[in-house]
Amino acid sequence: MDGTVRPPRRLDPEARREQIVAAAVCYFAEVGLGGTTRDLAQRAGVTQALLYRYFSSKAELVEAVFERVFLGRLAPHWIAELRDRTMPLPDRLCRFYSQYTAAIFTYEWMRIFMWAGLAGEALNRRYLSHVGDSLLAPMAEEIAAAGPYRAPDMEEMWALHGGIVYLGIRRFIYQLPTPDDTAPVIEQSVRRFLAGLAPPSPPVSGAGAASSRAARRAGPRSARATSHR
Amino acid sequence: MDGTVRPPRRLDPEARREQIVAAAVCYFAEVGLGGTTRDLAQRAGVTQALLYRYFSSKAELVEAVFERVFLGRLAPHWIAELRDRTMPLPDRLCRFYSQYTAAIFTYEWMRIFMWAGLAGEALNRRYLSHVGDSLLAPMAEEIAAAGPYRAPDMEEMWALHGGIVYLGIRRFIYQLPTPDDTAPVIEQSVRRFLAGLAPPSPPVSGAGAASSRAARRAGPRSARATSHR
DNA sequence: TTGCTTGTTGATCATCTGATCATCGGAAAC
DNA sequence: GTTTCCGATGATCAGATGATCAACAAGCAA
Repeated sequence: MDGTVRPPRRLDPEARREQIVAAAVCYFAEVGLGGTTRDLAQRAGVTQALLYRYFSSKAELVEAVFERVFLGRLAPHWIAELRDRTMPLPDRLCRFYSQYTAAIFTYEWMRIFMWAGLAGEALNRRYLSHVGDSLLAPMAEEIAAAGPYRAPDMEEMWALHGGIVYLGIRRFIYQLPTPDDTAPVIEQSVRRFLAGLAPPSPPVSGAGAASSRAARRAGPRSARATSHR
Repeated sequence: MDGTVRPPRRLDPEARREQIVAAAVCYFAEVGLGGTTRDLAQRAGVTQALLYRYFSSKAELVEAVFERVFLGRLAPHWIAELRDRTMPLPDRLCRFYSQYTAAIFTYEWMRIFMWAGLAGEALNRRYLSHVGDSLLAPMAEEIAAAGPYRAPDMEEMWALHGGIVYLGIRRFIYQLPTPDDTAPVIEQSVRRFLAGLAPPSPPVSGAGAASSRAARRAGPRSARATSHR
């Protein structure tokens, strides 16, 4: 009925701490950061009092959960690989999003990130600012530099990103059925996005640069942005 | 310091109930469904005991909040308008997403929907199934019927949808700066999506149907889908 | 004014929750 | 075997939380 086997008492402190953090990641991902220390302790197979031998407060335990889940998930070499122009641009973007989604499309990452976001944790804003500045902005530059595509603004990059991340939201937040293999869906999103940035099929001639679509778009990245509430 | 003016005691029951629900929508959107009845009562400018004259339990109050926030937000005539082929397809899709986002891009809708989703409410799954079946599927049919576009599968429709909804998530869940006017961003997303479905600029000739891109895509909508956890 | 109806309140209950502490007992050191 | 160390536990505390209830008082009718 329980699932978690009661381990031998008197464990090595490091192993015990590890056991608690692992259980906490799983538990808080499921019920949210408002989960109780008692339920968590039961899942971890320890007494509630023992939690306070390893963490001085619940907040500190949550902090350890954040570190475990979020720290080191983004590999720094992704940015370099994104800029490696010896590889075709579409392949670079596909490779990146393949790696990126492999890193964050987990029950624990997705849900704890969303719980934390709703709770107003600054962590989320820092993380997403980093995504925008260090990942999406370089991607936009590479797209503009690569070739028949027009330069996307940041909102367009966020639309690409959101379309992909939303798959994880459907799966792990709303727990809806999603394709087992996300790779083809994601690759298709990237390629469709690029195709949407390519100049349209010309009516007759096919020489000059993109010219006809000057009307739309209020200006590259001039739209004012404000915080809401 | 308070903001909410203490109303005259002995209010009309309907008005009082209305006052409580309105405060509850605002309060639960901010702190989540785990918020306390005492804090809510304080915000509503009533005593905690009074809540239980109008709602037999906290769960019933939450139910009233759900009804208030979600009921009747989706206008049924949107589907008909989506299928009205006297209007150009891109305009129809833009109009739809303009109406749709006007309805759901609010602090209360976005956040309560997300809190409920994380809490595992069946409401979210029902709602999103409806979105898929009654909105995205017809949209896909219209796209396929309309014109130079290839037929998108449902995952592609969810990618379009996610890219747009993610703007609301950034704004209301993560509270990040977003463009004040979402209309041009959304319209651009729709048009870029359609452009990405259009046949690529042909090398020389331009007559035949789409033929070259047969390789990709494992099959229209055959990819197996499973629930996760 | 008197009296009734009923919206409203402060007090209170049982339970839950984060946190503390004296005590217990397994394992290594001697 | 005995001692010592320290990981682990059960009991417990103070405050929070959902829910209840007797009592109060505003509005209305007679």
